[in-house]
Amino acid sequence: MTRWLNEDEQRTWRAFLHASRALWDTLDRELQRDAGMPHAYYEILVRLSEAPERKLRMSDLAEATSSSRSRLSHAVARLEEHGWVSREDCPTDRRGQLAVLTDQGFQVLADAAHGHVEGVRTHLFDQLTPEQVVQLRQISEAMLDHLDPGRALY
Amino acid sequence: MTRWLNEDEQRTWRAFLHASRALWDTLDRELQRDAGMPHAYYEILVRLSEAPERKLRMSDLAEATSSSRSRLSHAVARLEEHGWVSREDCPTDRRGQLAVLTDQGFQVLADAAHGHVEGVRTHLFDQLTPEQVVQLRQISEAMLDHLDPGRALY
DNA sequence: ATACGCTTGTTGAGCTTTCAATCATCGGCG
DNA sequence: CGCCGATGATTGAAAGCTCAACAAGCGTAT
Repeated sequence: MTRWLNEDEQRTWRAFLHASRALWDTLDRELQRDAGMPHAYYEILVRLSEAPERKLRMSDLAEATSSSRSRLSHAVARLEEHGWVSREDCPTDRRGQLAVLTDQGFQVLADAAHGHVEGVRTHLFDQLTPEQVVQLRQISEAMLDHLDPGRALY
Repeated sequence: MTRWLNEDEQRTWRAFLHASRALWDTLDRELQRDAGMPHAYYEILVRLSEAPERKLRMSDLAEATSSSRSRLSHAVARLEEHGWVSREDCPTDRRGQLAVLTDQGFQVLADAAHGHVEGVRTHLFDQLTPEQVVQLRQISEAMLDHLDPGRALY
């Protein structure tokens, strides 16, 4: 027996659908316009830039960006064509590959970051009260606890 | 001068990113597995099923599903191949096209709906307190007011 | 050692989305 | 009427994603 959504839940669900899609699309389009890359690629560069020596194993990078391995492989291949990332063999595991952020990649990221952060602020944080920001985090964490319980927190 | 995110905002933003992507991916995969279509297509069928005579102008359908016209054209073409939707000329505007939900499309939707609603409940509503559900709606509406001010509410 | 199952990462095909270009029609205005 | 900018919808190509299949290396047990 299906537990259908009542009127209120329906509206909440649709509001969430539209809002998160609108936010996503907006940021993605801004990033594409200003930095020439989709948000998924931007995230890869961000994670690499934070890693020691700016390099990460492919599988760790996949997890950090909540991406499938296949998606990441394709993405890194393309980032490599741009000269923003390069690959190295992993010294401790001959199966492994390390993705390394190049200097050029770092520069592209640095240039893109300003505009993107401004976008996140303008389109999200500036629209919410401080209480709502806290609430959003708690809600997101509740969802994550259920959907992806064992994840690294940061 | 860029207004960077502080530690707390950073964590909130990343939690939101991961959570909404995880939710999205999960529902999308479930729908693909159980109904053989991505969520975007499911949404098209839903909107058509709610419209008078189960038909809508392409442009209205695009707006309702927050889709570009191009995307919708491609999507409807594919839904038409499946026999779930058909097209009619618009009687009042010779440029217009109506997308119409077929009986078969309605049946496919009806079959898919049970599982999908259950998914939305399991992965979202069941994880939140009643207060959080209210909060999520208010947050989503605040985002929408900013990103898509003139939209239809339902 | 060898055999086994498991993990890592890549690949190619097929599908969806995006973007820009295109075509037809509408509606107003001279 | 005839022109013209705006609107409705489609198209094709390029880009990204998913899925299943694969190859190679790991670790353990025998």
